[in-house]
Amino acid sequence: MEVYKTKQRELVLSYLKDNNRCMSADEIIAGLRDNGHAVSKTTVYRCLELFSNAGQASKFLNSQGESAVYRYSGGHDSHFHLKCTECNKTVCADCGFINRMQEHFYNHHGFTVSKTHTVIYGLCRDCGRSKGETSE
Amino acid sequence: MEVYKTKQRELVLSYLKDNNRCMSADEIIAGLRDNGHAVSKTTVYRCLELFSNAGQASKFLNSQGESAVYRYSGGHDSHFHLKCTECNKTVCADCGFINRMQEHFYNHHGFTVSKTHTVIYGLCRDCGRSKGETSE
DNA sequence: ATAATTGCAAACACTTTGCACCTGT
DNA sequence: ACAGGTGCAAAGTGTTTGCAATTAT
Repeated sequence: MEVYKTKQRELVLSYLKDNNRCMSADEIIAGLRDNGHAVSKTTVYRCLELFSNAGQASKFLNSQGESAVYRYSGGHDSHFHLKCTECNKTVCADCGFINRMQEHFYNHHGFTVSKTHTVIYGLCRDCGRSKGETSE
Repeated sequence: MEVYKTKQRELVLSYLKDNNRCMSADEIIAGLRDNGHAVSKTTVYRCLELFSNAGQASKFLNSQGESAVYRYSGGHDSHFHLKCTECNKTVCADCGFINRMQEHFYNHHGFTVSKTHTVIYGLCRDCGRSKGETSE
């Protein structure tokens, strides 16, 4: 099976590249439509699956079981996502602690942490002030 | 609104308590049915929502977007879940590194990590040997 | 030419909701 | 008695699949 280069695939990939943030399939479809490029739902899902397998995009799921979101990664991503379960904001953590985490989990648990698939849930600075972790 | 104590709620909660692991709604329904206690799908979902909000159970989602899984937490849980994206096995990490993580994210990012909601994705020992993190 | 891709509509799996009936207090 | 809970069937999500038409090589 060969991978053809098609108009749709280029559209989806460059849309992901141009909007370097997490987007749901629907957002991508709507965004492309707004730019005058109608790409079918089916095709967008198939592209995202393709890119995800090829390492060009990462797929994330979030805590409430909403739709999956995708983000351009170009094959190399180097930060974690911190997602607030209260206000749903997502923060990127770019600091070196991630490498310490990877080292720890690899050395003590034989586990290779995926930087792009892991999302740390909790409360952000603002929401953390008002709530404890009581009902977490 | 008052929360009534019903037979169904007790059944679901004690089933969660007795099987202290992650279970999907379907597993719970089937398990109860096998024990001779038919509780409707609707009710099980409503119970899980209720317990989750009350801090008696935690809801987890997994990397492939499959169904949500629930686990008894009794209001206090103290470990992370490491999930292998290759073989789908889930490992619990009970070690103290988690507290170091919490400290780090709190001190450097103002972020209060939820132990019960966070799942770390990656490759387990066995799967990590054969694959790199290439397509992650 | 022909293998792969597209897009529609229909199927899917999981979860939620409307509503009449039942149960706990 | 009556607020609240249950369960069925039906509706809703987000995502995937069968298939005929289309496109890339």
